[in-house]
Amino acid sequence: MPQLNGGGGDDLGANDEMISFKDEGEQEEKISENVSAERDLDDLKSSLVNESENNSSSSDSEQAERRPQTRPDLESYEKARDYFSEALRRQQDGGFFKSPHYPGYPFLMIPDLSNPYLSNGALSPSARTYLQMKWPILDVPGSGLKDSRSPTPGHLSNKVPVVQHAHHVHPLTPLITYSNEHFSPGTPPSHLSPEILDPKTGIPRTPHPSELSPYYPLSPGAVGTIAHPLGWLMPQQGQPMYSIPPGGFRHPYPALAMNASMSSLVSSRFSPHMVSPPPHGLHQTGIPHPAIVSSGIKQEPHDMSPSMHARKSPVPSKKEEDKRPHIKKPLNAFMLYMKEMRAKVVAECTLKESAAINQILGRRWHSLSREEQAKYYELARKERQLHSQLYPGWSARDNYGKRKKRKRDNKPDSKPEDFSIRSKKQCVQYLPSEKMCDSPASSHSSMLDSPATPSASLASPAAPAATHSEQAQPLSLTTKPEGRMHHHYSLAGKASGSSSSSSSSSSSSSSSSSSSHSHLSIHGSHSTPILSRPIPFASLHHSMLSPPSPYHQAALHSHHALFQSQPLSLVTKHNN
DNA sequence: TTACCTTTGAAGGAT
DNA sequence: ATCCTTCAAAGGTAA
Repeated sequence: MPQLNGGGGDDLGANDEMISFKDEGEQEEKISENVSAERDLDDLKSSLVNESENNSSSSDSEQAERRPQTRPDLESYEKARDYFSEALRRQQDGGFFKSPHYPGYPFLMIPDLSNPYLSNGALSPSARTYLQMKWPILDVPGSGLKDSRSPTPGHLSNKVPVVQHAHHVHPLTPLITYSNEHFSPGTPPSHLSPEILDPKTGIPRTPHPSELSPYYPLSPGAVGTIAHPLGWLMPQQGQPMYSIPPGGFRHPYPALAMNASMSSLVSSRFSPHMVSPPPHGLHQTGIPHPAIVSSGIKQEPHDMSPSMHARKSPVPSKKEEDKRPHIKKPLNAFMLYMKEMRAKVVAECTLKESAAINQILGRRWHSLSREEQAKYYELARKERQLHSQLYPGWSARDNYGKRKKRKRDNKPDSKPEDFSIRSKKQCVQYLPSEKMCDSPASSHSSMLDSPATPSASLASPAAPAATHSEQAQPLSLTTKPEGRMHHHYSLAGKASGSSSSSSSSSSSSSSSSSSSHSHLSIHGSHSTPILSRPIPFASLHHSMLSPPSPYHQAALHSHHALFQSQPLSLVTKHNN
């Protein structure tokens, strides 16, 4: 199991590193949030970004939120999210969320209505939010560490029935946008009424269909606003955390697979009886049990786990296959972060292009403090755990090829010179504007990460120093020896040791040689990604070589605005 | 209509 | 052990 031992944020990585990281970048970041920044942004955008963005002189993020474009459901979602974001921040500060009970890992993921892992769930897109609650279980034994740090009451232990539903009202609870009324503090919504709770355990019993959480929506239409049995997973609106495939889960969830922790997690919400395999794998209520994985899930029969096998539907017709639910990969820390922050970023800047937004988010991610990132890493870990529990036989590989062809991986190879294609990729990121500084910093995060290997993360003591230096010198970083830098157009260092030639490599060699990804960035590998950021310099060159793509431009501007309060001279560079 | 773009991280196959 | 590739989200954009 992943280390939870690392426990909370502290453990996750060297703080030092992160901190250093913050020095420059963070400040900027925060600034980004300032109105002034927004203004800058607006200005910039106005020039580049087209009108659609209606800057509306929006110095106010609020206004931005109100943008017509915002989907109704999103609005509420965003608000909630914003609120959460703030809450997060506060928590980080140590204030707000200091939950007496469960300081350790407070956030719960509140996904959208539909199951996030199932692509079919078609609800409005959405977002997840995190609630601070006791984390029931998924915690690995190690997780206890964190808890241990805090005065964790016995009831908080994994053994405890986690779920407290309505009663256990989290301060944030109200914020959750479930649908509006769920979780009103103190007074549970009708659907959450005591009746729902299991008399014996006090745990929520299987809710009535109407009560069911969107999490496990049977069908999109059904989804609605239902309180989710798994409060912690409660989605806001839109996609459920674990949506049920159109076909419904055919197989009862492999309860067997659940470990104690898991069981506590799920069972608490889904008591055994709940799990009992109803006909068709649907829940008694008629709703498929979340845990139940449809046969379709397993892309490849042979891959199926034993349990799955046993239950596998007799005839997987082609048709079924088509229908078979696509189980999505669990979101990683960054993805979780993105989900949470995207709205905010979008609100701050009028940009809507995801590519641009993502760049900003990427930067912000790096500027996060270790603790902040740690939270997400942990969440991601939990998600992975949960995912694995829910879909024991699932393999990331199962999804390969589902996304259609992954871009032009090959194209570049064929034509290295083809700037048109590559241009997009390359440039942006490293706009000088960002002050490269932060760029290198990214490395911090890398250290942090590897949730999987906390120890490693912590470890990397070596890294810290390096990181700092790296910050100072953006490029130098590349060479971090230890890190295996992996992939995507890694410009720099790399084995080839062409660190120096980052620019050149990027333009030509790297692209062709390397694989698919177009990022110019250098990624650290899993556990010890040292350089997660793209190399700035390289980008510079590139940018010169080819005009920035729309994405880039947008990103540039946005970045500029968001990350630099001051209009740096750099800008010029972008232009190049 | 579909794939691309962009980000970081995770996973798993390939070397 | 390391490298490489793909996918996860998201939504405007381009083909």
